[in-house]
Amino acid sequence: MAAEPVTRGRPREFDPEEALSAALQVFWTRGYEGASLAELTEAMGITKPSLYACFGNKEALFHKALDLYERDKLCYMRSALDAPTARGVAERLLRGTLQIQTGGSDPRACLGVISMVACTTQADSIKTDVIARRASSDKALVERLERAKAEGDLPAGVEPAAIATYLTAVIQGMGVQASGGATPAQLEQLVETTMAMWPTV
Amino acid sequence: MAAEPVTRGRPREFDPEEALSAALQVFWTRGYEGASLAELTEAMGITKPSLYACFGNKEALFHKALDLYERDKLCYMRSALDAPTARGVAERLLRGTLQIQTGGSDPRACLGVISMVACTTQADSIKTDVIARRASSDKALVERLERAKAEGDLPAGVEPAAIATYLTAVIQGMGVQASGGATPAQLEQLVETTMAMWPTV
DNA sequence: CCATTTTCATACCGATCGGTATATAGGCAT
DNA sequence: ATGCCTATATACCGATCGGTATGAAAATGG
Repeated sequence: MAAEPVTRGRPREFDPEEALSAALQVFWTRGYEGASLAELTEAMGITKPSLYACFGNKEALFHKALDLYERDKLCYMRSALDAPTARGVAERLLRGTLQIQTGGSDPRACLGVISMVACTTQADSIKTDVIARRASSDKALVERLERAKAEGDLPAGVEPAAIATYLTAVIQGMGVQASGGATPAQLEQLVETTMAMWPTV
Repeated sequence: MAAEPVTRGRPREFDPEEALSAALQVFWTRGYEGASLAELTEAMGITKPSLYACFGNKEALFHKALDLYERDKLCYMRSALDAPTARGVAERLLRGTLQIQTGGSDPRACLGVISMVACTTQADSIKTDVIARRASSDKALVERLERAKAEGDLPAGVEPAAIATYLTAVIQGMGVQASGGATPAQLEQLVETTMAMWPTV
């Protein structure tokens, strides 16, 4: 994070990080295609030319919002992998997801889930990006579970990749239920049930 | 299904059921908001005035498409409840979902999942409808699992409502993964893993 | 044969979409 | 003070959105 090199010309009157954070909220509630430039600029408190000068265009803005989302909201995913046992990893992942989904006003799915399911039209660049990020995080989870299996932390018959896919599916399904109006209590119950299903060594 | 009462005036040149089926395909791949009237009319082989005369408007068309979807694609849900055991119910639900998602060209989520997650803008009528249908199907599943528990078909500590929510989440997560480019083999593996997790009596 | 009724094809409607041209305002360095 | 450079504000762009007005075409009832 180097300081601004020089400030030539009129200084901008908004904080790009604050604006990006506001854009993220809009994308999160509306999805990529559902978020209009009018909504975005109003939430960000800037005009369209400022948005384009600072962020490029709507698509570039979304990619930057995804960066911020991973950095701010999905950081629990990395720290979850530090749990001592596979069971602990699963529980941290589930509880972290629960916290994100129920943190705002009303529960909603992960932004990645929304983008994967919703983006259909010409937004293959968006979808490709989201899928790549998901694949990277899946890879880390699989590696962690492989280590767990080597440490005797998973039953012998359990394939790490398979259980990673399974856990991811439950987490994504939680997001769908959140989008469908599930209450925080229901989502927490889902976490409990999933943990009760987790295989014992 | 009464026959057409009388045919006065110029007869229509298309089959409404075929047109509706084509519209369903478009909605299923594009989502409600992502499907444009241009795409719809082209796929249906009719013009916009014909669409509006026959189906009302885009929203009414979607509701009718949802009816058709439930009738044609989701019928396995009802028959799954006829399985003799709770485990059989779960397996039929999972395999039925797998079949639907991998039946077309490339895997995709259930239309209900797409609609719940994606519809954000003014389409609360759409979302309300989808959520109500989901609630109805959830209710049937819960009742079936309650019966299973009464029959000693579920472990004592398992709450029917909780495991119904859990199973629904896995199924919805399967849809998200299908949207995210999962292969049929991966989806089948997810079914296997979920079944391996299913509690034993 | 004609009037009526309904559908079809075309062209059009206002609103909104993402994106920009233009001109003004506000900071630096000289 | 004067250029110079950049951000701002406003108005505008073509394209597309969902939805319709209009008139011709195709069937029936009389």
